[in-house]
Amino acid sequence: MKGEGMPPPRVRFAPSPTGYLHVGGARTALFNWLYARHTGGTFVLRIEDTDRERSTDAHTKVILDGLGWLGIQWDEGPFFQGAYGPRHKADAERLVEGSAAYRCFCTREELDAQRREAERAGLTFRYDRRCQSLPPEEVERRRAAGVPSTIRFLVGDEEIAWDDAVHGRISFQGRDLDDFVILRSDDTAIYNLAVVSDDIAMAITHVIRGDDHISNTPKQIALYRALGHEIPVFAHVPMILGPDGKKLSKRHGATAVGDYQDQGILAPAMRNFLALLGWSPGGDREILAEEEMIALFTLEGIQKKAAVFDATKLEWMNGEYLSARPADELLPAVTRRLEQMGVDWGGRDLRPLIESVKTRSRTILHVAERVAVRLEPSRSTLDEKGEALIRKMGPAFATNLERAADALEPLRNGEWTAEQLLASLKDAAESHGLKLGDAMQPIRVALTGSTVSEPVNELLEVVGPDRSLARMREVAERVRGAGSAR
RNA sequence: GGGGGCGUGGUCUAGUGGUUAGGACGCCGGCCUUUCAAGCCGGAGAACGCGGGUUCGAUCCCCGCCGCCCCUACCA
Repeated sequence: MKGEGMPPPRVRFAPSPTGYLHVGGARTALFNWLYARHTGGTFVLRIEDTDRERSTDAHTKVILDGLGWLGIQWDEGPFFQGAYGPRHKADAERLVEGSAAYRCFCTREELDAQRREAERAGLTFRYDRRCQSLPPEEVERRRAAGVPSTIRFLVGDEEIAWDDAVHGRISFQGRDLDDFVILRSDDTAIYNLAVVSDDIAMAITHVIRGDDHISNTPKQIALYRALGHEIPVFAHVPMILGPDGKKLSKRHGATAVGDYQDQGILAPAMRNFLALLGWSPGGDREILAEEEMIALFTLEGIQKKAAVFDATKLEWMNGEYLSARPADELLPAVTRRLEQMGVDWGGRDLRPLIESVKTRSRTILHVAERVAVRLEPSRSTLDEKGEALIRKMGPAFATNLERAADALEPLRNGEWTAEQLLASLKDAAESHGLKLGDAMQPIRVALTGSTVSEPVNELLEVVGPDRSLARMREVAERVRGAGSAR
C-alpha cells in the first residue's frame, strides 16, 4: 500500500526444505496465495536452502508436491536462495563500506564465554562492540593475515516500529537489539540478511509469514533502511498449536500435509479447513468454495491469536466434501487406495458402492475400507458395537440371521433389489413376531462387522445375493458355535 | 533474565459502548426409519483471563497483574 498508483502486490512463500511441508507452512502459503489472487498480485515461491546441512532435494520436492496438491500455484519461481550468495555477500560488504556494519573477529568460543559470563552475573548478554572500534589498518592487517571474521550489523538506539497488517503497530527499541551477525566467516549470509536481500531483489511488497518472525522484523527493517530500501507491509499470522497448546510438532502426530493426503483427506477440504484456521471471512461461513475464499480474503480478517489444530473438525469438513462430491470424482482416489490395500474388484463398477458409503464416511480411507467390505464381507472386522449386539441378542442373533437368510433366499434368482429386500425382510420379521430392527441389525453386523451402515436393504443390494447369503449363514453358524461352546 | 506477541464455551470463531454474547466442530437428547446411521430439530456448555479505572452503562476504551507463546545463535 505504499507509493503512488499502488502497483499490484508481490508476495512470497519462503519455506526451508529442512523437513516436510508442515500444516503451518501450508497455511502461510495459502494466505499468501489467497492474498495474491484477491488483489491480482503475484505469488513468488522461494526455497530457502541456505542451511546446506539440513536442506535436501527430497524435502524440496515434498514441499512443491504439497503445494501442488493443495492447488496453490505460484506465479514465479521456485527460486533457490542458495543461488544468491554473491548478492548477499555484496550487500553485507556494502553495509560495511557505509559504516552500517563492521567486521568482527571475535571467535565463537570467545562469544560463548562472554555469554556464559553474563549469564552467571545475572546480566543480559549483549555484544560489547569491541570490534567496531578496531582501526581500519588493524582490520586490514588481520584480514590480510587470514584471520576469520564475520560481519555484524550496527544497530542504532532509535525506536523501530511498523504497522503490522494483522497486529497493528508494533515497536521495538533499537537498544534492546544486539549487533547481530549478518555474514558468517565463510561469507554466507545469516537468515535476516538473506531474506531482506532477496525480498528487495524480488520486489516483495507484502511479507505474510508466521508471527514467530515478529522479533526478527525490527532487525530486517533496520536492514531495509540501511540498504536504502522502503519496507514492505508486514502481516504476521498466528501459530498453529497442537491439542496441548504447544506449537504443533511431529510429536503431535500428523503435521505434514502429506500425512493428511495419505489419510484420505480431500485437497479442497484441507484447503478450506486451513483457510479458516486463523482467518475468518466474518459471519458464519464454514464451507467456502475456492472463488469465495479468494473474494473474501483480507489481511484484516486474520486472527491475532494462535489456533489449535482440530483434526476432528478437519474430518468433519472432509466428510462434507465427500458427501457433496459425485462418486465419479471420488473413484480415482478410492481405486488407488484399494490397490494399495491389495483389493481386487474384478472390473466391477465401484461407483454404486462408493455412492452407498460416502455419506457416512469422513475420509477416502473410510470409503475404501467400506467399499472393500461390500465387495467381500469376510474382510470385515467386528467392532465393539457389533460385539455388543451379538452379546446382547444371545442365541436370537444367529436365529434371526438364519431366518432372514431363508426369507431372502427366494430373491436370489429373482428380485434382489432394495425394495424387494425390504419387503421380504418386513414380511419375515412380521411372521416371526420380530421387530424389524432385530431382523436387520444382525444382517448389518454380519455383513459389515458394525452396527452402522447404509439402510440394510441397500447394503444387501450392493453386496449381492451370493455373498450376502453365504456370509449371513456363515456368521450365524460361527456365532452359534461360539455360543454353545461357552 | 531482557524484548515482543496473544488471551470470547473443550476446540475453530462472529460480534458490538447498552445483544437472551451468534455460528461451527465435538458432546447429549428428540424426530425420522416397525433398523444403526445419515438428515432434520433441540439441549448442555462462556461471569467474553484477573483486578482496577473511564462511562449512566463495559466483552468491546485506559492501566496494572496473571497465564501462554515467540525471539534473545557465525539456525531458518
